[in-house]
Amino acid sequence: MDTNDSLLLLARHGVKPTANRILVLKALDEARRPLSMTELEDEIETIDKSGIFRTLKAFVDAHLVHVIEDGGDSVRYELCHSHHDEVDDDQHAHFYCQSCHKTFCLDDTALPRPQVPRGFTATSVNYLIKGVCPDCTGHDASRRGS
Amino acid sequence: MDTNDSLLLLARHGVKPTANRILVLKALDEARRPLSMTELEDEIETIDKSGIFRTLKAFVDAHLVHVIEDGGDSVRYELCHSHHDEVDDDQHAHFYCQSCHKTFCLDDTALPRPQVPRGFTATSVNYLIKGVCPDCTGHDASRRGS
DNA sequence: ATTTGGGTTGCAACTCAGTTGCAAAATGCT
DNA sequence: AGCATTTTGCAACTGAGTTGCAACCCAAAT
Repeated sequence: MDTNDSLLLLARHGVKPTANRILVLKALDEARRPLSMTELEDEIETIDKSGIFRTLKAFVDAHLVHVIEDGGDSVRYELCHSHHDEVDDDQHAHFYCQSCHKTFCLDDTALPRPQVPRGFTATSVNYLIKGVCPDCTGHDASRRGS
Repeated sequence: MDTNDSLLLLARHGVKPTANRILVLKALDEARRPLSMTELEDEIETIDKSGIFRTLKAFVDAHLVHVIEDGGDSVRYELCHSHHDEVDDDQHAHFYCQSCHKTFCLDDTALPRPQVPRGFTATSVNYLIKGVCPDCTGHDASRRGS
């Protein structure tokens, strides 16, 4: 995503494009996996954590990023790939690697339709699988770029 | 669960029965839903939070309680109803009410078997449905014991 | 019954992510 | 340029979770 794409995306969601916001947006895009606030802080050393905090909040409000909860640590933020600008419709499963503590998007794993008992109303689903990712599993078992 | 049951359960899991532990165990049992550390603190005012913390840790180590992550707030602890004393095998879905912020166990909602891409190894699943519970939905719509 | 030792407890202090107030800087509008 | 609004960095605060430590409790040994 180049700067122009960023500007466009921000505009489409009604977020004023500032230097900080473009940086955060690019970081999220380039990571290609959900990042925690702390990970973003490490990634973008030039922005104070309060700035990252407020930027993420603005993004979430504008439906530009999703909040996902992987296990334990903290929540993570990922670029919303929804086609609608107002609704988050690309819910998908996530995989949390207990070894390297990264969180992956499993776009191919269909999200089971929530089945709740009578009386309950479901509005969203969180489907998180924990385990070990290929990189951490396979250092010698399966030969894939280390 | 009376005191005797508590003593037995603790013994079965190799946890020394102390006054605090029996209190925490009973609180968890009586709540019949997963409680957070803070909720337990409120519930059992006679125990310092460090005591509750350490008690919960002991319980988790002994596979006496599960740790579950509902949205946002904090992790919750629920009595493990596994039939084995060493393995946690009663994973089930949970429902988080966004109105009253309680978490319910959906014992009847079958947990979908995790399907992960090649290379990933799944060890556990977290299936959390968010929405509104009957008590918060139905105050006038559906007549069920208020 | 007293001593001894290991586990348990309460307190206070600490950590650390997340959050907020505020004044300075940047931005946009006229 | 002048003014209003927004954004930013800093520093301080918050609150859950965690830990060190000394006091305590209970069981086994004397």
